[in-house]
Amino acid sequence: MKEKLKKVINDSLSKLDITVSDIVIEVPKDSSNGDYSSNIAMQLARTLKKNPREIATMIKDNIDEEFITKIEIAGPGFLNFFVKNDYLFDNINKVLEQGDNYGSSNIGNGIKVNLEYVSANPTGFLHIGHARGAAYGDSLANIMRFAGYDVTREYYINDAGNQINNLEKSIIVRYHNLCGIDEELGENSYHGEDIIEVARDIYNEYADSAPNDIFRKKGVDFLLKKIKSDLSDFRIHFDKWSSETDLYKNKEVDNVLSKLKESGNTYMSDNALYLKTSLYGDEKDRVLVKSDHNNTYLLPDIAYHLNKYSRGYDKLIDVLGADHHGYINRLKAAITMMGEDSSKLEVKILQMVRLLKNGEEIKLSKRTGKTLTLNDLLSEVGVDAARYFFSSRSLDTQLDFDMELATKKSNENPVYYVGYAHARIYSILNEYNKETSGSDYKTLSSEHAINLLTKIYEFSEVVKSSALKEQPHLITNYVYELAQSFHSFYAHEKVLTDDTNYTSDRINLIKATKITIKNALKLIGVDAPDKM
RNA sequence: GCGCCCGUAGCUCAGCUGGAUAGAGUGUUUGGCUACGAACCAAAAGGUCAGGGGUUCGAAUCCCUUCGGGCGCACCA
Repeated sequence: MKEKLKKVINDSLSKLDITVSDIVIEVPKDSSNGDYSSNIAMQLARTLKKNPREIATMIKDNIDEEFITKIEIAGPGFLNFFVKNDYLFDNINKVLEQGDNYGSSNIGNGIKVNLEYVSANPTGFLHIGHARGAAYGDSLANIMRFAGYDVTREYYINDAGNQINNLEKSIIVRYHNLCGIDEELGENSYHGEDIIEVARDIYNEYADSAPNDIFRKKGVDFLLKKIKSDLSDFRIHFDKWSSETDLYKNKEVDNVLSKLKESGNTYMSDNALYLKTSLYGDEKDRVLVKSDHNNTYLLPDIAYHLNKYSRGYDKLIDVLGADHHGYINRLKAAITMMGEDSSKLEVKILQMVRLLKNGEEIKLSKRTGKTLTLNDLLSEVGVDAARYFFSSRSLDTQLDFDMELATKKSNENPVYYVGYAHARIYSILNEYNKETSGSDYKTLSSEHAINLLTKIYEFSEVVKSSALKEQPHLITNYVYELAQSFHSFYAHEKVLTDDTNYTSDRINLIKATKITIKNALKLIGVDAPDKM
């Protein structure tokens, strides 16, 4: 409809010999300001040096369309359009035909996107911060796929490097403790319960005679398995798991290192090998190989990103925590040095989750072992409430998660409001249990019915802008509003009556509502319940 | 000190590429089940959009600045 109105306005303008690059059509908050509205006259006022209301009148006088019932000029020069409701009625049939696909589109045009998220090191269980990234990444992948992008979901496993050495040491100490040997954890060790669980697992298998060389692998395997199962419980599944160790095995790290050296962008200083990332926007040069001959995290990560580039994606998205934002410039600099287009890489930064208990902050730290694990979160509030909570907020605000509130108020989570709408519809349809007859939907004329129809109609647009802006929370906000429109409609009009036509129109309307709610919730990984 | 993010109702958050009277939830107050699910509906109250400048027909939104909070600023990852 917006496109249709744009064309109408454009046609009118061309009769006036005016050309405009883009016309903005909005849906006014207040329906007395029309079904659709355009500010085009105000925008043209400056270039045309005319009163905006005058321009609006000229545009209006050149429009004569059957589907537009009325055009009003309001305020400083808004053009307010009132249109016939037929397109809303047609849309009901469209929803019923398309079913699970209603809302999908092809604006992504098959663009190949690699979306990397979570990628937590296998040095502990997933915690609440990972949950936010996981919910975001998975929802975004769903939404972009629904909008016609070709998305690969990927997890990068840092199973090499220093943190794995620390993991190994930590497990050994915990294992020794289980064997009755008194030993303290080192400074860089992981102090969490999760490490004790790993040690116990090993102890159960080998008693006190575990070979020295198994701790590393056992630890990574155990934790990775746990990560995968936690993610699966959170309804998150990846298409590809990439491993840092493989990058070493396949010589990709070595290759990148020699190419960087050849490019002349490296130099030795204090026995360490530096990369001149400051040439490409980084604040200073970075170490690739430390003086003890170990690599920094950066080197294999460059190799990893080049590996992704080589797989032919049009766009790479990394979802990282706020504590990694300083990392972006050096990575992009390195990618540029390797001859790739770093603008293809987009890094999404998610702000921290603060964990509160009774209003007091609990500092999260993997080192001290103080965390709220994803597992705990799910057993406390459930998958649906957790997914909905994280998906309802934009990435760039840090958010507070109060444990007490979250559990106490789980019944007040808006997810139940939306689910309740779905369950109510299911219940009515169950009661009705007949086929509907064809109709022109003319009985759907009340304010509440039209509001609901309009909301359903908006879904496709919301999916599109959610995909383009890479903001899943738009879907969450939308589905809440949709449920609100339904509840309001429900409270004011009875669906099941003796009037066949009237009932049939409403049955189809609520069927369409149900489909739309379900499709929207599916995008953010939330189940639409039939009963609750 | 430098860089990134943020500051909107008591609390938790929305607010679309600048638009009309700044919105929800929660909390407070008040109505509504002899109608398909009251986990709902309807209404009231609650705001100097952190402060100050600027840009313009028009600013919560864009620019500058001050204050306040978070996160970075490793030969950690």
